[in-house]
Amino acid sequence: MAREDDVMPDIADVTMVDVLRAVADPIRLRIVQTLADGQPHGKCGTHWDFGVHKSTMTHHFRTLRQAGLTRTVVAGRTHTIELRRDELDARFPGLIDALTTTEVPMGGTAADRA
Amino acid sequence: MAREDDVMPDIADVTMVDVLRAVADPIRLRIVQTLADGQPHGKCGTHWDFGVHKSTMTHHFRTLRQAGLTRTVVAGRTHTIELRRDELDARFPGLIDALTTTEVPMGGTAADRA
DNA sequence: GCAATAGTATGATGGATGTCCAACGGTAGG
DNA sequence: CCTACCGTTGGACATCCATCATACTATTGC
Repeated sequence: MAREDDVMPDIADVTMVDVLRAVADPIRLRIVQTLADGQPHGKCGTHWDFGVHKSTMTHHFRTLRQAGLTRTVVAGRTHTIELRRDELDARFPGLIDALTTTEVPMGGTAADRA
Repeated sequence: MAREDDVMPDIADVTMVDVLRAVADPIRLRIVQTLADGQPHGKCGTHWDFGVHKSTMTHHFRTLRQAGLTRTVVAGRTHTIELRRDELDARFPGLIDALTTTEVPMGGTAADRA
């Protein structure tokens, strides 16, 4: 039976602000960048070591799913999460690419280069 | 004399999360999308009619500037704002393009198409 | 100088948000 | 069945944030 947790919005109802608010968080952006490999990833605490509480991760996963970014697949005791890549690319062309392109480090602050 | 207000961060110190947090707001996203025409726009209340208070617009403009997205040029009594396009494109390739690509309307909600 | 205009500064406020903690609910294995 | 594991739920809490209203500064023009 489909639990309340597994529902996700239709991609057409997702606005750009919804997506941006979802990824405007260090942890959630990292999750999306990791999910960009196309593979499903578990929600297990071993995979995502951000130093936050277990329930905090649940909160972030729910935020991503409600924003239309991810899909959750329940397989017994373990849950896997994956990016809704095709739908997102069709709705917001180039956005996921831009978000998951690894940011240029540039080493240090501007003061260091002055 | 350079007022405190005119300072903006070095582009290298701007993180992706900074940018995303800045545009994760309906009004500020609209501002960025409008600024994407490359032209400088005034901060005057006539140009931006979002139905919010004058000081609220000041808050949004400051947020965008502090996030490294915009540059403010003071010309006497009027201030003009413009997108730091080249720097942003170099630091976050494709991001501004993706943000300013007009979102597909798709008319109505998912329920309407069912 | 004085009034009008453009924009900022400051303070208050209600709502959203990230975090933790404790308790709960399925699932797998003995 | 009972325990361990994976993940969620609900509450509590502190912080951030968007907004407004008022007061203030700076510039232009009479």
